[in-house]
Amino acid sequence: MTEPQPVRMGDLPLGVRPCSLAAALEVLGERWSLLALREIGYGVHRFARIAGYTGASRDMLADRLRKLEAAGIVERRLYSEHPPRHEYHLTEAGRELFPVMLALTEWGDRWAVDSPALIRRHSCGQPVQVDLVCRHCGQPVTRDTIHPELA
Amino acid sequence: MTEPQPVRMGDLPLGVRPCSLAAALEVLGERWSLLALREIGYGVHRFARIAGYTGASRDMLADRLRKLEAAGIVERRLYSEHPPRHEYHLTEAGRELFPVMLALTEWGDRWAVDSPALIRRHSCGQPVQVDLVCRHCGQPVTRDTIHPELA
DNA sequence: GGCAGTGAGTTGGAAAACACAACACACTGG
DNA sequence: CCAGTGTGTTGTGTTTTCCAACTCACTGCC
Repeated sequence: MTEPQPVRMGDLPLGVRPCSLAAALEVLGERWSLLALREIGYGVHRFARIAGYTGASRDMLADRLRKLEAAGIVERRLYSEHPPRHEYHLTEAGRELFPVMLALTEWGDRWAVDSPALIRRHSCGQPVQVDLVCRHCGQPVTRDTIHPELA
Repeated sequence: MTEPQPVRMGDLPLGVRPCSLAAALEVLGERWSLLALREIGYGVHRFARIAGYTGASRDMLADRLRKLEAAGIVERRLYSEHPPRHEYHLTEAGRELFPVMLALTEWGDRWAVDSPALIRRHSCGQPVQVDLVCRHCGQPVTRDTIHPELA
């Protein structure tokens, strides 16, 4: 039995890391994927409208939606046979992207645009600023308070 | 004076949305960018090692690091003149990507890999599971408790 | 029935991004 | 002098991406 040890990532031997971030980007990292998911999350379920709001071309969007469906992130619901027509909805995996989207959007608000076009107001009435806390102890989670271990 | 009104995003007219998520992806959405930032965040500051851990080819990595520097997300620090050699470090904008990385990694742990290769342990001793709470009221932030408003 | 309009893609060709190997260059150590 | 290292750049194909045009199966209207 080896006690799990904290690891300094930079000390590991070179080589592509087995990494959940890389795995996530494999599915989500292509252009348009996250924008399409943003729209579906906003309640825009039809192909042409998703294309319209994201700016993606039809072929790109069709490709991304196929991949997202194959990855279990969106599901297609048939709303017309002849011709077959689908609505796109988030699965649980898709809904759980909410923290990712929110984090990216908040970062973009702060660092990638002059002034945000949209404000997200929390039900408490204030504009949302998110804090990350540990589910177990309730204390803040920061770069300094988490320590990677090899599984 | 118009009172700001909650918006249903799907009701807005078609057209590419001015959106901080899209703006963030403009900078971060290219392949390798986030993986390079992951490495720099892990304390890997030299070109060849970043390439080795991410799997990016040298030319791609050189391109991404240039763009990330131009976007103010990483800074180069000269550690040798003749020949000029740089270390890559995160700026504040880069460090603030931590919630993004963490959210993506947690999502990947759960939905994109069979079993995570790495565990992140919080200083409380438990594996980290992050909750999102509102900085103002301390209550959870979820899809249902935030409401977009046009600025 | 005829004919325009719509929604959801598919196809084809130009343009851009990417991967890989080779090269350049300024060192360092033997 | 020669091999090796670190950090890129260049050159050459291959793969993606983009955009416009097309198809197909309807729906509405007159």
